[in-house]
Amino acid sequence: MSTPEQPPGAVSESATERTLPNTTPQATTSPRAFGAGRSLRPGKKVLPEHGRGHNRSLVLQTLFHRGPLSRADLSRETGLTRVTISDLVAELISDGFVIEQGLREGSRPGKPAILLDIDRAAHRIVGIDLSGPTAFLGAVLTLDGEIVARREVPRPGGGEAAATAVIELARHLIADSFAPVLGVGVGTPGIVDDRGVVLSAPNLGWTAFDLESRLRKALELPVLVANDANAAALAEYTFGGAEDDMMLIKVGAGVGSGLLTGGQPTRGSRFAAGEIGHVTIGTDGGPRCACGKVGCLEAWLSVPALEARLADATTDTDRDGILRDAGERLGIAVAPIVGALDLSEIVLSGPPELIDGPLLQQTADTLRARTLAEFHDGV
Amino acid sequence: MSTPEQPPGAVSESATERTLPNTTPQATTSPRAFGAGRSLRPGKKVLPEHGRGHNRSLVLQTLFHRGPLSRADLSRETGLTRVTISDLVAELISDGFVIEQGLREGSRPGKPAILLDIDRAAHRIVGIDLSGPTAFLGAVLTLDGEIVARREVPRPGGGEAAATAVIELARHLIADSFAPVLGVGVGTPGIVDDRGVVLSAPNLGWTAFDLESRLRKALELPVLVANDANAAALAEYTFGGAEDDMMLIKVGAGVGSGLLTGGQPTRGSRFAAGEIGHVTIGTDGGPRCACGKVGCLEAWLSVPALEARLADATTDTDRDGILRDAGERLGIAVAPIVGALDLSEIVLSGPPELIDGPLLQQTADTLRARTLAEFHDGV
DNA sequence: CGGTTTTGTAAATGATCCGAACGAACTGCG
DNA sequence: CGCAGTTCGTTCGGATCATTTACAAAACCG
Repeated sequence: MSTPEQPPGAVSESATERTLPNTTPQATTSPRAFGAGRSLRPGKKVLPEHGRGHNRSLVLQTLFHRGPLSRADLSRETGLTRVTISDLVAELISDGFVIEQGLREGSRPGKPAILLDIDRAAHRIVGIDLSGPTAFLGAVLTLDGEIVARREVPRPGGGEAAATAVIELARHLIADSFAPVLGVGVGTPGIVDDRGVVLSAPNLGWTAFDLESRLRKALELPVLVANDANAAALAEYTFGGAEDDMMLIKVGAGVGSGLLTGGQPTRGSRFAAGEIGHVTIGTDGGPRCACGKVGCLEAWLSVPALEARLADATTDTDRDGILRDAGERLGIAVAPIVGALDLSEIVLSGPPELIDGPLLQQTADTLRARTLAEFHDGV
Repeated sequence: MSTPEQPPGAVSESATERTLPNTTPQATTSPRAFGAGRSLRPGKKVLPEHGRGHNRSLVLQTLFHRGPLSRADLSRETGLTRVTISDLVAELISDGFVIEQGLREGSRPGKPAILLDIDRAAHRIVGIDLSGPTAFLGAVLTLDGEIVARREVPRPGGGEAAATAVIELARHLIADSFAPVLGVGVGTPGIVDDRGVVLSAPNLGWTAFDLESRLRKALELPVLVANDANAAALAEYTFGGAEDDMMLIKVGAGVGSGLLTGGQPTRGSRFAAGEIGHVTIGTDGGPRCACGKVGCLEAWLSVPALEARLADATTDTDRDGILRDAGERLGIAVAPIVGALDLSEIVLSGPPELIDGPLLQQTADTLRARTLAEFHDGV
């Protein structure tokens, strides 16, 4: 399933503070007219306290990825002074995010180090996936991304009913949790802006619906709403150890994708990045699509389309052919993207009985044939 | 005459401290917070002085884009206090980057504002383009991007000769400038990493060649080396007023492109983002390419390939057909990219007699037919 | 047992930004 | 004219943050 987990830490910070340092700290002072590759549009101011928050996060990230460390280790790892680390750590401990784990084993000269780690058991995150065809899925997760409880509700009709169903589901999940819930992450199909407003989600009957603040008010918790594929890509990056430049392609009722470039999610000019379902593929026609065009990727590759075509298949060879065909189309569609973005990893997500096997194989082959690149691949 | 002149204001001050932006334009890894969909890999620490630098840049950017402003205007625009703005502006004035332009005209209540602007005449930038087929082009630019001097050298052989030619060209351009040169920007074909090392540029015979630091040492000026298409995209964004999510496609000896997502250049996992020349297009074969594959974009669209095919054309209708064909191929290649990244603008760059006209028209038509998007287009 | 190394904390220093208050300069109205 | 109201820029004191310097605690080594 696609788990729209959110990374730990961020959720904690005083809820409303979405304005974590959004702009890269401009290293230099030049007017940058020819620009060292940074945005030139005026960004946001940076105050010292933002820097503080950033460094706090940095400590958490380092602990999260590099396992238990001492304060001195953290100092070396982050470049900050031991003093500063001590200060930050004290803060994090008093906030309940970090715990001391006793002295380090092993015999070395010098005072033994006190190991620190994120208190992984102390907090929970609730993740909800609205992209399923028949049900809304939800789960309670540890900070490691481990699932400790599941729950689902049948997919309700549209609009308002869907919203209340999500809230109900979230409430139940929060009640299921034995530890404080830091925040709620929701992955929804459709187009979502960066403030969690669902601009358009035909399947759920939402347009310009501010799901995020609706949930935030109802649950009184930090909430993050994002596109399902983007959320999945981010999850894969966070917990799956994916690379900095990757693409996650989600095959379901439609075809969507989430993109990470340089470790950053891509949102696109109208928050529609990743919506590759209705791009025409190939030059030789193809099946007609619901959108009116011919040869859309979605018409080749979505689960309903595949199943319809597989229903006609009698032999295993036919089956394989159809899947191979779909895989090839996907490869054709993705090849220019891989080339243009120099992606190092493509992740396919969807029903394994369809995706895994000939389809995946053919996609990988097509990609290799059509680009100069080598790359990893996964499901 | 290779002596780098110094900014006027600062020369007198014995302290050479901050006069020129120091040589650390490291393409930041954007150390992002733990959350809200940002990078999770441990980044870099942030010190207060970095924040200061950022705010300095912010002031300059705001002035750069929004024209002459008063301190109070800047305060409102940036969100920083008037006090802080005053402080920053004082610094910038003493560094010679900003000047006071006298009182604001017009009758309003209150003390009249003192207008500030970037001292656009006081500094120059040198830009060099190594991608030409027969010559290295160079120019001296104002901060507005206006060209005040040009110069070129015939393209030398390979390797070392090319490097010295670039240095010579830069030296001459610096000598041509009547104002202090802030820095040198170089756009080169090939793959360039974020520190200005040319990883591979077959045309110039460079592999893993650290052009940037070579130039920096020779010229004693800040230098920035980047891929030609990326540099062009950034220039278009900065001076051409392009949108935040755009792609610039450069048609020349090969086909390259530069990508901006969210106002940030994309570098890709191996610094090869934008290298779309050798992606296979279509399912119906096509011309053979130098790389060994069939139907590469470059085989359809590069200037040599186009000219070879046009040479066979006898009638104007033939000509148009060939160009239309190339345009269609480009559209096919770019459509998935536009869809996946939700780009709002595509810029085509190349010889106008080839690009402008049927080719551009057909590209735009194909794109419109193959994506859901509307978008702007330009040459 | 003293010397060395490593860890973590305390105190003083310097950078950065903000809020409050103030003087300056202009408009507008009686 | 005189005075209130407005806007601009600056001065001053205070809060936050990370640093340097110094030091105590706790291990090892010879």
